[in-house]
Amino acid sequence: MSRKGKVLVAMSGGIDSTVTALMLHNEGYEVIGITMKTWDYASSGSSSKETGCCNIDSFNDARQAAVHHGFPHFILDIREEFGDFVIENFVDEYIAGRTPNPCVMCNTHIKWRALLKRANAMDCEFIATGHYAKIKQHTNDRYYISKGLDETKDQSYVLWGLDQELLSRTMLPLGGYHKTEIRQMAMDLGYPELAKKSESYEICFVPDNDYRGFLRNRVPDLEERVAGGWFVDRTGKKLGPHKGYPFYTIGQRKGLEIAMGRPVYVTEIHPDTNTVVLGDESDLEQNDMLVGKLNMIKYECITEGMEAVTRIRYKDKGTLSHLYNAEDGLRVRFYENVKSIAPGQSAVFYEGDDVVGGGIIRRGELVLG
RNA sequence: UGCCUGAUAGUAUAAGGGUAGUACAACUGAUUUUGGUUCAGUAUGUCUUGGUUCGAAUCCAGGUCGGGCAA
Repeated sequence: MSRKGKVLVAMSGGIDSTVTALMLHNEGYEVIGITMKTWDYASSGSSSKETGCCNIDSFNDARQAAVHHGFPHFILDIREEFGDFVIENFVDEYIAGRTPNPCVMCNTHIKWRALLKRANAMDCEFIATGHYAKIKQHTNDRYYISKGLDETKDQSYVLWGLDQELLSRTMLPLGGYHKTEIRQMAMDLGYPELAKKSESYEICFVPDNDYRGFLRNRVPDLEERVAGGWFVDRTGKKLGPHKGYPFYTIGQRKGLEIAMGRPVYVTEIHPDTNTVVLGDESDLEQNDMLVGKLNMIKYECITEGMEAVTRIRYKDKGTLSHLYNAEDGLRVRFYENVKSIAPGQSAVFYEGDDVVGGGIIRRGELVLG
C-alpha cells in the first residue's frame, strides 16, 4: 500500500505533530498516529491550556486529523511507566537538591521507548515526532541529532539522550522548516485553529505551573521535613528563613521573598543542612563542571580535549568549551564563565549544528586561572 | 525615673513647609516542551491625636512604640 514505508507518528494534537503526520501522509508514507497518555490530567487540577509535548486534552484534534486524512490513530496509555520513572525521578531529584529536566528524562527513557515498542509491534519502520531538529548519518555510520533549521525553535537540546537504535528509526520532518512555514502549512491543510494555538510550555504533569505545590502534594510530609531552613550568605551568616531547600533552584532570583536592597540569587543548595546560599549575580559565574550519565551521539566517545559548544539549559546559546574524560563522565572547561550551572540539568555538546552528546550536570565549579 | 533621639510601602532608605521618590521584595504580562534567567508593566506608604499654615512627612503639643545616655 505504501511505497515509502510505515511510520508511527506521535501526535499530541498540537500544530507541530499534526503537521508532521499530515506531511508524511501526503508524502506517501503509511502513517499511523498515536497519542500518548502520560498523566491523568483530571487529577492534577484543571487546565484547558495547551500544556507541552503530551497533553491528552488535544487528543480529539489528533484523532480528527487522522480520520479526515484516512489513517489510523491509537491512544497509548503510558501513565504507569511515565509516573514510575519521570515523576519519581522528578521528585527524587528535587529532594536531592538538584534541578531535574523531566522532558529530557521522558524523551530518552519513556516516550521513544514506548513508541519503538509499538512501532515494532505494528511493523513500522520508523517513528516520527514534531520536534524541530534533524537526524543525520555520519560517515562513521552513526546517527546523530543536529539543530533544526529554525534556530529560534530548535529542540535538539531535549533529544540528547536518544541512543543509536532509537535514532536510526526516528524521523523528524520539521527539522528543515521554520515555525512560520509550519503555521502556513497548518492553514493550508485546513487547521487554522492549530496555527493560532500558543506555544506549549510548563511541565506537562504540572499544568498550573506550580512545581512546588506538586512536590508538596506528592510528598505529604515534605513541608515538615524541610521546615525551619535558612537563607545564608557565602560566609554562612543567616539572612532569613526559607520554605525548604527543594523549593529553590540554582540561579533563582524571584520568589525568594527576601529584600536585600539588591538582587540576590540562589548560588548553592545544601540538602544536608537545609540551607540555601544566596549571593550576587557574579557569584553564579563558573567555568568548569562535571557531567555524568553520558550519551554520546555523533561519536562513540570524545577525543580528549575536544572543543565543543556546550549548552547548560534549554534556549542557552551555548558557550565554547573543552571536553575532557573524567571518572564516570566528563569534565567541561568553558572558555568564559557561564551563569547558574544547575546540577540535574542537561549539558549538551555541539560541534557546529551537530549534537556530539550530552549528559546530566553533576556539579559546577569555578576554577581560577 | 530623668535627659536625648527616632518613627515614611512587605524591607531598607530619600524628600528639612508646596502635595512622597529610589532599591529590593510582591503582583501582572511577554519569552519558554524543565527549573530558572531576562524583559516590560502595575499596585501599595508618611505611628497616633490635636494645633499652626492657603498648604505639613517636614513646624508645635500630647500619646504610643523603639533606640541611646544618665541613675
